[in-house]
Parts: sequence; structure tokens; C-alpha cells
Amino acid sequence: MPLILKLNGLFNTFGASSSVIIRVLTEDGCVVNQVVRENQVIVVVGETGSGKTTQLTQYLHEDVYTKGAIIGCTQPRRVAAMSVAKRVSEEMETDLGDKVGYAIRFEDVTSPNTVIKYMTDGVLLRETLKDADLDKYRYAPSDSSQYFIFFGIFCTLDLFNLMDDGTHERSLSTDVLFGILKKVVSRRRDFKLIVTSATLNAEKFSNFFGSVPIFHIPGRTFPVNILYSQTPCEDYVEAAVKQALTIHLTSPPGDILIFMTGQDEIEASCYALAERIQQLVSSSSRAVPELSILPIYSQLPADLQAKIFQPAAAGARKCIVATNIAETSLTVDGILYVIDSGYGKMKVYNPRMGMDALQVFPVSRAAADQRAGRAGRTGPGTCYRLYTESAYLNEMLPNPVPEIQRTNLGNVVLLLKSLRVDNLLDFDFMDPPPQENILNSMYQLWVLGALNNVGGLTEIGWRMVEFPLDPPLAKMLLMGDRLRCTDEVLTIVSMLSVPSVFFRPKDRAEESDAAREKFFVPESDHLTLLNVYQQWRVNQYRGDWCNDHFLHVKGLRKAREVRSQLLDILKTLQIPLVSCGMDWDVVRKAVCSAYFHNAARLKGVGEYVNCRNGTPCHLHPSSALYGLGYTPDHVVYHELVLTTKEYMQCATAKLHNSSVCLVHPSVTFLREFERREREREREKERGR
DNA sequence: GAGCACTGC
Repeated sequence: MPLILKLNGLFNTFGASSSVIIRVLTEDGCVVNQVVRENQVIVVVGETGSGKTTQLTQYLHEDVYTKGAIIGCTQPRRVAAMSVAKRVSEEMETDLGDKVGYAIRFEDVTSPNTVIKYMTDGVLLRETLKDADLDKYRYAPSDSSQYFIFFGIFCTLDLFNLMDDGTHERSLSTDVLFGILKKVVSRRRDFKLIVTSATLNAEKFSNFFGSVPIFHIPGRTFPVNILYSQTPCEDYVEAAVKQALTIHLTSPPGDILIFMTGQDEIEASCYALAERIQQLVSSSSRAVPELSILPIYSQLPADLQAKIFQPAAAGARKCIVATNIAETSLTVDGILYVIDSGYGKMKVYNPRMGMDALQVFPVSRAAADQRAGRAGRTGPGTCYRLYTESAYLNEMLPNPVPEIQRTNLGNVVLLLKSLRVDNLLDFDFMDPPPQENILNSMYQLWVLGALNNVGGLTEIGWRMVEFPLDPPLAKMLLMGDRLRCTDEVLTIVSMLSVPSVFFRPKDRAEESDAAREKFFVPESDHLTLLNVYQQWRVNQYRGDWCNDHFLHVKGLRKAREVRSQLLDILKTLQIPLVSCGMDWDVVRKAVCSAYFHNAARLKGVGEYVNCRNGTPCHLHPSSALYGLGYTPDHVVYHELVLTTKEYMQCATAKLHNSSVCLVHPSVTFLREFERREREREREKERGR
């Protein structure tokens, strides 16, 4: 059992100046700094509102033994990194970017003076690429005192905090960082690591780093009374609507937050709620107070999203119906009642078929607690769970399945290979992804030419690591260089890196479909994306032009941002920006080169099968290839997504007269690959 | 003849 130290009240001076804390702590014998001196790694359980992201870093910085140290602190979101850095720079009375700074994808607000640096975990992961031992976070002792040798470098790996609000999910980056940091810690005695954690995970993290001590910092939230359904609920949309009405008519003032799984359910609940209220108003003699019903999900246009933060009219109550966006990504004050359906959508990946699917799952206990906590930010609240206590205790997983176990690992494999982790199956993952998943990603990288026959990075592989892109897209970019069409490929890659730019409101479906078809380039969705972007550019990147053509302005602007970042990387690699003009057949060759693993041949009407594994795949009705009047005999596709069928998202047909072979000779290589795997297995067994 | 939980480099 790891040692658990309770330091109650230690950081409860949240909001007070840091000097007060320092005094209190230095007068106290048992202080965190001392524990940090005595331990290379600690786990800190900080409850909501404990101030661990803002106070802990300052405290470490002000400790006399850490003078000269650089403190890094990761945050799960970009806004969090920015706003925490701003706040701490104000508290320390320095300019943002001077002593206190932050780094996120498109912005590096740090200077040589920076001693406390907030960043997203993805940025830190990228830093490990250039600097595997994180030497930047090294302390150069100006004093020869022996004591100094071991102290000075702190890296607060803050995985579970959005501002002062706990979250519980581990991203792909944090899971990889865990393994890398464990190595760094063992190599460098002068490197200190503080992992902050939710209560549920603390012991697991502690064990991963070798049973390191755990600290507890209490928070400042209000109690939430949790009420369960007596019986399992058949229709949680109906149950949620009923519960919301009951609260509205019988409970004291305070806003309501309902958790649903997606857009459809949210729209259905909002509609039902509005209808019931209307019925009550017309049938009841009693006055029915006003209820302001507000949907929120990420796809909702920004101006409608902003409405949830506006205070309700006098005497009215707000009822927000949300996806799990309200679980972690945004916080609304004034919520006293939470209604939790107990479900959420999650992306799952099937490595064997190379297919993604978005599916509804029961949420984890940690997520359910997070949802309940949303009722306790302004005062004591209530959470109505539309499931039984027994379901909570016996059927829900304690934690969500980490992303690393349910996603394509192409990027992770490439990254680890570049860090010279030779045997990925031996890498110290806290929760190792399925072996099949790793092998499949390795195979894919080998097909793309990024790995050689013995699993090492090739010249192309090393260059692919430079790009913050999935391996196939990085390959497409490099092929664009070889085929002298970097300009066009750069645009396609950027467009594929943002959510679909086509806007299709339900009530104007036909109109928007017609608008989309105007951009079609025959036989290619990739070239259609290129066409959209180029026309937008011709029209001076105008917002009103987007609206006229049913395109998402936000998405296109993001694509432009991504494009300019990738262009910078091309410059540093000394790859020139070359346009092939209107000779787009050459662009199609680059596109094909990226998707050997996603090549399919025609099998029936509109039905294809993957050339390698025989997975059925269908053309999506929104594809430029759909209404051609004929179906090309070979296509490549960006990804396969399971909805009502296995649909190919973004497809391009093979050129009729092209000598480009869509079926990579790898089909025979695969057999060779598998044979070697089997041989290795056998050798292992013989060894035993 | 049809879909979109949510981040991040």
C-alpha cells in the first residue's frame, strides 16, 4: 500500500497571495516541498477547486532549493493552458510570456526567462521528440552544494485538470508520456515528477512509478445529493423530460443540466420539453413559470452555443440539454440539478478491419461522478441518475477505457520508433494497447515505406515524424514533393485534418446537397476538397461566401491555419512549395500512394471489398463517386466508418489509364510479415 | 440513398 499523507487545508488559501502560502508552509514542518525533495515522483490527488495547477507550480518555483529550475505543467486543453498561465503571471506580477508562459499548437508564448511553462500534453510529447531526456527541464547548479544536485527540475504532469476543475480521461498523449517520463525519471536523478490525479486512479499511478507517495489536497465544492432510479429505465429521453418537469414545477430555483448522448436525442428532448410546458400552460389554471430550454453540442453554431452562458430572464429557469461536452470541456455556473442518462457516445476502432465506429456506451463511474459534480459548483445540488444504484456499482466500469486501447496507433508507433524504442511490445505502457493493434499499425507503416524490414525507421519514416499528422497523410505530403505538387497535396491534407466543411441542416437538406455537388470533381472526393479550398481562396477567404455555399466557415479557417503550420514545417525540411497547376492526375497519384492499406475493388453495385482483408465497404451517398452513373473498378479511401453500413469516407477512383497500381505488392509482403511473426513466436517457445 | 461524443500535435 502506498503511503497516503493528508495535508488538509494546505492549499485552501486559494485566491490568497502565494507569499501567504509560503509562510504557512515554511513555518509548518511537514510541507510539500520537503516531500518533493525527498521523493523523485509523487502523486497528488487534488480535488476540484484545490488550486493545484496555479498554486503548486508557484510554490515549487519559490522554494529556495529550486532556484534555476524550469517547471513544466501540462494541461488537457488549449484554453486551460492559456488561461492558467495568464492567471499565474498576474499572481506573480510578471508579463505573460516572460517568467510565466504557455505553449499550444499554434502559439509559443515563452521566452528564455520563462521558468513556469504551461502547455498541452501534445506539446510536451512533441518536445520529447527533439529532446528525449527533456534536458530543457534541467537545472544547472550555480552552487556546488551537494544538496542542489538532486533538485531543481520539476515537471508537473497535470493530467486531470481543466482550470480548477477535475477531469478523468487520459488522452493518447498522456498515456505515451507516462511511459516516456518513467524512463526519464530512471535516467535522470535531477528530474522531479508530480502527477496529479483523480482519487480513483491515484493508487494505480503510484504503483506504475514504483509505489510513490500519494498526497491529498481537499477541494472547495458543495455536496451533491445523489438519487437513483428504483428500476432500470426503458426510455431515458422520456424519463429525463419527466424529471426535468418535476424539478421545474416543485423544486426551488436553480438551473437544470441534462446529459444525453448526441444531437438527435438532444433535439428530441428539447422538443418534448417545450411541448409539455406548452400543454401545461394551456391546460392548467395555475401559473407555469418560464423554462428556457437550451441545447448544447459541439456541432451547434457558435452563436447558439453562447446562449447557455447568458443568465435566464427574471423568474425563469434554465434547462440545458448537453452531450458530454458539458462534462469536461465547458462549465456553466448556476446548475443545481443534474439529470444523468448514464450513456455517452464513444469512438471505437477495429484494427482488423481498419474501421471506426461511433457507439453508445454506458459511461464509467468516474464520468458519472464528474457529471454529478456539475450540480455542486454554486451550492449544494442534486443529481438524478436515470439508472439504478446496482447498475452504478456493478455494471459500470470504474474508469473510461483509455483512448490508447481504442484507437489507431499509427502515430504512436511512429513516435516511439523515432525515440528509438525498438521493441514496442516491451514499451512500458500503463495500460498496454492490444498487441494486434500495435502489429497492425506497424504493418501499415511498413506498407507506407516508413519502416524497413527489420522494423526500423526509413528515411521517409524519419521525415514523416516531423509532421503532426496521421502517417498516411504525412506520406501523401512527401509524395507530393516527389511528384511536384506539394501545393495541392498540402491543401488536401489540411482539409482532411479538420471536421467536414460541408454544412447540411436538416430543414435545407436538398438545397445544401445541390450546393455541395457544384464542387464535385468527378471520381474524387479528395480533389473535391481541393476544389472547395481553392474556390474559397479565389473568393478572398470570405465568410459570407461560405454561408452562400453551405460551407462551415470555422472548419475552413481551421484548415487554413493547419495549412500554414504544415507549410512552416515543409520550409524547415527545405521542401519547396510547388504547384502542378491543373494537372490534377498527378495529385491523384500522391493521394493513392498514401492509401495502399485502404484500397478496395468493386464487387457488386456500389459495393467494394478491401483488397487486403476483404472487409466490405460502401460508397457513401454524399460521395462524388456516388452519382457517376458507373462505378470505378478500384478506389482508395481515407477512412472506413461503420454507421448503418461500412461507409468509405472520402474516396478517390483509380485513373483509367493510370499505371499506378492500387494493389500494393504488399499483399504478398503481408504473408511474409506474418510468417516472420510466427517464426519469432516459435523461437520464443523453443527458448522456453 | 445518408451521419457526425470530444480533444490534441
